[in-house]
Amino acid sequence: MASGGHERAEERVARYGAEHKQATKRRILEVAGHRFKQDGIDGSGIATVMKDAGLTNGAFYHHFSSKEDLVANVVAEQLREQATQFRGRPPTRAGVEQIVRDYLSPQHRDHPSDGCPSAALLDEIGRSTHPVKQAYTDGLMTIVDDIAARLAPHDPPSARARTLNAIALLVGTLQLSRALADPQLADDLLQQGIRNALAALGINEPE
Amino acid sequence: MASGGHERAEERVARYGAEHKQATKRRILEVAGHRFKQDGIDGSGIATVMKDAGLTNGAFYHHFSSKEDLVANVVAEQLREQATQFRGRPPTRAGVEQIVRDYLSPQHRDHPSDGCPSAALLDEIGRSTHPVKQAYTDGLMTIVDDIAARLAPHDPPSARARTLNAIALLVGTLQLSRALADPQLADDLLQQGIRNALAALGINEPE
DNA sequence: TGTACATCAGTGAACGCGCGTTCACTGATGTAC
DNA sequence: TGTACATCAGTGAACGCGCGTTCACTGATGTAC
Repeated sequence: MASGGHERAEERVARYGAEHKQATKRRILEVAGHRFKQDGIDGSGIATVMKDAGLTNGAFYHHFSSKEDLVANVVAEQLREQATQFRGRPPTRAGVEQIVRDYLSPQHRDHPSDGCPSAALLDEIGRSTHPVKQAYTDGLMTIVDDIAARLAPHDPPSARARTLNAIALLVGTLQLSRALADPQLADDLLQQGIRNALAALGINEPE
Repeated sequence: MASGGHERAEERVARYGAEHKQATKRRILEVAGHRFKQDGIDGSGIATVMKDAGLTNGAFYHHFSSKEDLVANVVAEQLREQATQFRGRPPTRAGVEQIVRDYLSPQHRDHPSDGCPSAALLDEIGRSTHPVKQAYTDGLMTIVDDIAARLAPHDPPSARARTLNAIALLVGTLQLSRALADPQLADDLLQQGIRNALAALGINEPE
């Protein structure tokens, strides 16, 4: 009994809760995503994020090696969630059109913490270190490939450049709408943005 | 002699240097603009900005009532400078086309501190207080009106919406290009962005 | 099954540091006469 | 023109505070036997 069989090092898996730690890490990533999108990355402290997660600051370093490590993981996770969300739409041009309309809605503009990570964080990501940019690039390209495949099922590569530029338009338009002090102007910009984005994607043309 | 004539309060103008204080304030606005665009607003401290200006932190509050006051003034000043710069271009469609090409150049992407304030600060401005958004809105609309007047000299209003959306596209594309870790992808995005922006502005069509 | 031990997620205080802001003070300048 | 005074841009130390990070410790859990 004492000298039982399975002693291989590989089999010694996580003690103390098994899946518990993973769940905590996911929770931290989730609340940090909301916090970053609301107050910015520089504007969000570790202690605040941990409090949001129902923990104290000290536990943070059992899950991430530094704030930068957290940021890279949050960016990756946020884009994964966005990809999942987009995959829930019908895989048609009409599905893409609905994505555009939701993206440029006043609802989305007025609730950044539940919204697109690119719109909320893009210029902070541009000032970040390589690992953060790499996480962003990888996550974004997954989404771009997904959307391109819907737009041109038989020739996705040609649709990638179009899609990336449409994303730039969506992101820029939403950010601009958030920064304008005049509500009428901000609303008009979203409306016109929808038309432009659909045109840029080649929607409304015959398939 | 003692009871000399000009005692009206209005005539008591600045003592101690006259134009000196204005020049210092302009210098602070200038270095703060560079600093903000390089490190972000949240990422830039008062003491650092003042040191850049060749002063110590204490003098700051002789020029601005708070950091927020500085931010609003910097945003306004940055957009004024950008408007002046655009006015230096030929007032033709070709002039607008050159603005687009310079805007989406690798040079501009790689030197944010000398570049467009919108691209560097837009999502921080979106999180700012009303006075900052107001300064941004006022400054941006001046530029939009200028450009619209070039594009459609006989019907500027119709060109305003088009121009605002083109700006959203330019800003989003530059930010995205700054955030991508893959240089090839970042360059391609700029190239394609130029074509899209010109099309959005109705350039390359017969006038 | 019961007991002894090792593990480790989480606690909460503390580290040095930079933040935005305040303040007593300096000293060059402009003004009064 | 010369002297006394008021002004005020700028200095630099200090305020309380939150930052990212470290660390000694706790105590619930899993494992060994």
